[in-house]
Amino acid sequence: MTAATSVPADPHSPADQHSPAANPRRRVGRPAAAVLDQGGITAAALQLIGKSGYDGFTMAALASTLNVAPSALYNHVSSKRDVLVLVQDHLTSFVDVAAFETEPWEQAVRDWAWSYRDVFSKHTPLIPVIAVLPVTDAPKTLAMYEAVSAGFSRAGFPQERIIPAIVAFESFIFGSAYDVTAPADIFDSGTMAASTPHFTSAVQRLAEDSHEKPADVAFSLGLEALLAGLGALRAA
Amino acid sequence: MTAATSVPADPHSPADQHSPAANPRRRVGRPAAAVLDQGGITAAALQLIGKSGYDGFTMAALASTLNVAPSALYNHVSSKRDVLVLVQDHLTSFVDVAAFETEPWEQAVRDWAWSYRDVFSKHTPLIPVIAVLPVTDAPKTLAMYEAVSAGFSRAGFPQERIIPAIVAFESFIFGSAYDVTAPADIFDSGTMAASTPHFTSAVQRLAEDSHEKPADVAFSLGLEALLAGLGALRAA
DNA sequence: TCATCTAAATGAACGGCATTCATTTAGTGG
DNA sequence: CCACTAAATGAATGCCGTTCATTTAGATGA
Repeated sequence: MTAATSVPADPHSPADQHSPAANPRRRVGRPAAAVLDQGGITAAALQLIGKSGYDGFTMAALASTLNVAPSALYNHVSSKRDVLVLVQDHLTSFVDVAAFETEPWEQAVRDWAWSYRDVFSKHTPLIPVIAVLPVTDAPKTLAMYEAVSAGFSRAGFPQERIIPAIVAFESFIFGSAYDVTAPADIFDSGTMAASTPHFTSAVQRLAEDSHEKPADVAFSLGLEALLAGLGALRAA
Repeated sequence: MTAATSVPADPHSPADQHSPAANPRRRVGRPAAAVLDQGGITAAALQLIGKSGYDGFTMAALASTLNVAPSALYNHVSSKRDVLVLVQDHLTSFVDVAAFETEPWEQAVRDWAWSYRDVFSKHTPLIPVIAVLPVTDAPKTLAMYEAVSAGFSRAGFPQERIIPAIVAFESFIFGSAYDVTAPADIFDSGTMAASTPHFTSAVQRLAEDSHEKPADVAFSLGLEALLAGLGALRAA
């Protein structure tokens, strides 16, 4: 009995973690067998979220996935929010920043923004966490910022505008991630249609003319506007 | 029974009433005399949130504010989420759309966007609710969309671009509302500073050069870019 | 070898939460 | 005056995250 095989192992997970540890007693003895660790918890959490969504994501369910008692998790993580932070940081490594090395600024930002939105539109409950999380707590997220900052710097942005510009893009991306999850009929004005003629006709016109997904149309529109407007800040 | 769908009966209320004041209260069981209604619940909820924040906002606390048992609320509201929807819709009436009647498009959007962000930056837990809420369920929100759509239409926007453009602005506004609540040291890279030179220097440069609040700098930058880019969609 | 140290796992709590339901209450309309 | 019904009650339900005293079992050092 006793787990043994139950640990996800997670073969391709580099143990790049620096054990933060919630407990005092830092004197290192390195005794026990390690049935659980942050990497395994993160992987299991991600899998559980994928299967059951954020409603089904409870500490009890997560523990059960790992064949462990719920309280055991608290030896490796100090709260549920901690787990969400781990998941968030892991997901951020799926955001594509590669183009900053190979493409001109505009195309690089475009690639980055679309992939960023796509990743987190499936994880909107994390957005309130990310938006307020100190970068120190999320190394992979910090790495993303470094790659993006470097790209902006190389593209000729004045230093003091780099962070505000990135934040502006990010704000737009987070808001747009929510938009992806909105129901198709969100703008159906129903019985109030008569009293909202301008809005109702605009909604109808969009539905008639457009074949793409409304969230993609809006995202593309806003992103291109930001690219043009913020791109103009670059030094000549 | 069980009215799974929406709010119950509401026999003789003109729907748009905002009864502000609390009601006469008695101590013991008081059934039929209309102690509670949606307007009163909304007002009490708003006040409670102002005093205790969203953490302290529980159905029990709300009921206690109204001198009523928690279960009594469910005669007027079908879930906590329903209360949040009522609050959200009420807050939306504080968003300023007046400028669409008096100012040129660009200035009107500016006023609208800043006030929209300011209102909801104090209520970020509502953002996941709004972003996904059918407009039918929120009459005042619908009214806001009508005013904004009319302004865009009058300004010469092609019909099929009006909704995407508004959604793009809104996405940016919601994301920026979160940004307002971020801690001041969110970008402090701490011990990792050495490995993130571009990012770290950009953060430092911003802190040195800017006297304004970082969230306002980013919002202004992004908003002006959107105004320029999307404004160009207008017919000549 | 064995006593000891300690990280990690356990299971039984705990308090808080939204929500349900049978019951009671008191106005209203017939 | 009575029957009906909207509205309030409070006890109960089930789920949740989290805590804690206790146990388990590798590793360490004698």
